[in-house]
Amino acid sequence: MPEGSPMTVRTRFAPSPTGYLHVGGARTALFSYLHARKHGGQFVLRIEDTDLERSTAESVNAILEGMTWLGLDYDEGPFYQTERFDRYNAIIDELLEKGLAYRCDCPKERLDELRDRQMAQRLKPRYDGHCRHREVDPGAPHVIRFRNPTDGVVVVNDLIRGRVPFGNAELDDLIIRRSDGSPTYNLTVVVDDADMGITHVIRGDDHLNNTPRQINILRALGHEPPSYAHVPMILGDDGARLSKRHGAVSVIAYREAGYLPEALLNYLVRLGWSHGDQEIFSLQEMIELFDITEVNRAASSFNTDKLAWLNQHYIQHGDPRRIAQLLRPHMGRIGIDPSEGPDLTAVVEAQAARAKTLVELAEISAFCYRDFDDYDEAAAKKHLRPVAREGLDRLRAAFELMAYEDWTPEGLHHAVERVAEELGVNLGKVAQPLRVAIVGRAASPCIDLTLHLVGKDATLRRIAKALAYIDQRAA
RNA sequence: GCUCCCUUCGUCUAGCGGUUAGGACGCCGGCCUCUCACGUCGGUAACAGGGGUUCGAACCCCCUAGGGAGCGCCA
Repeated sequence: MPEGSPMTVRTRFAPSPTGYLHVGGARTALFSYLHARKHGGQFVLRIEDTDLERSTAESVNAILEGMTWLGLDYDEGPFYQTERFDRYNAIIDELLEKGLAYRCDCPKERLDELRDRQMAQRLKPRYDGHCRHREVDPGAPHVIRFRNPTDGVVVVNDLIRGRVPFGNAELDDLIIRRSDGSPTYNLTVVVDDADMGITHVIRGDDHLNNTPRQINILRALGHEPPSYAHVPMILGDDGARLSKRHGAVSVIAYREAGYLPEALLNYLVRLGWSHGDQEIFSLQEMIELFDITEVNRAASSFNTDKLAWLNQHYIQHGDPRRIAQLLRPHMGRIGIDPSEGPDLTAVVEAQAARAKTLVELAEISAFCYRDFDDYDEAAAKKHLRPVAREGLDRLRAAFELMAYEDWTPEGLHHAVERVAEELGVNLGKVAQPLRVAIVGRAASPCIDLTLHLVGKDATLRRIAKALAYIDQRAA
């Protein structure tokens, strides 16, 4: 096992592979990552796959893919708990030998009945210690339970919540080995965190109630507990619990929807944490400024609008060549091969301020690569009218005379301007009909850039189509 | 039901006994302008409720209400 000196900060992200990496898990991973990086420590990835029934290889892959996409690189792992069963079993046997754990053969029916009785008495359902002092046949089916202290108080000193005391009387003897011989979560997590030298356990606050049990097991094993930080959960847009039913929760789904990893990371770090009024954080700034003890205690709701705003910020301010690379697959998805048209980087530079996602960016840029099918109804009705005919006709004549090498934004700007002057109208009077003719809708980058990107041939072709449309409409 | 956690604009948050309760997203409006967008300027909007403590509470204490988690041979 990898070891770290006692002073080295070591954090871990320990998802169970029973689903995709969702935004809540991603934020927990981010916080763990940042805490380790900030302190020059290590970040470990551990797959908690002891639930043989529900763990899948697809989930493992989805989690790894999500981590990679977000750029949350880990120093060690992924470790798989299923590969460490011998270790867990040795520990359990040791606990058994020392009398810190015991065999229990209580049948399910007895447990169910016990539980019902306790609920009826308004008590917290818990194991009554029936087998605590019984001799159970090791050869017959049984589970192993941890012998939890019956009195006293366990204190969780949480970096986020502060001091949270639990009475041992509230805890029961939990199962640490199933009847099929496999170890359970509360045992494996403790053994692994100790073996892997984890100094800071950062996880969802749904684990807060488990922590006193884990501390008890840890102490029975002769270890001192690590520091804990229980981060609040993330709620959906509507304030309800985040689940598969509430929009795209998988991190990969955000990639597919056209979000940039830096935008999602930036959004996530600000969910429950802040640094004054700062909204934009590079990963480097996050590492420098993030402090786990400053994380909010309350749950927060995921707000897609704000994520979209950040995403647009990063599309607009990121390196256009990189954005173009990321945009490529989204163009492909709508059937466009960017090599058959203007340089994609130039298109990104022209369009970046207009898109909140790469999907949008692809959609509004399609006109640069292929002719559109139909005009936007409102735009055509407003701009492709007989009064626009002469302007378009003059533009066509002017464009036809232009050499390919003069087909530049500057040259085009002058050409359009001249036509407006000849007609004695504002630039908008000729530019808007032209825009609708070229793009199919009323919105695009400035007209000269638009024409430049579309190119001379397509421009002439589309103007001809617009003239025909106007004539047909007048007839 | 029991145990634990949480509660500032619609949302994310600042605040750490004395503030006109600040910023951001969204929304609304102005400006810029060939369109849309960007940008920019301005506006809307919050301390869950009730008791204390204090000269003075968003900040400290208690209660209530509301929300959440756990109570598994799931993690």
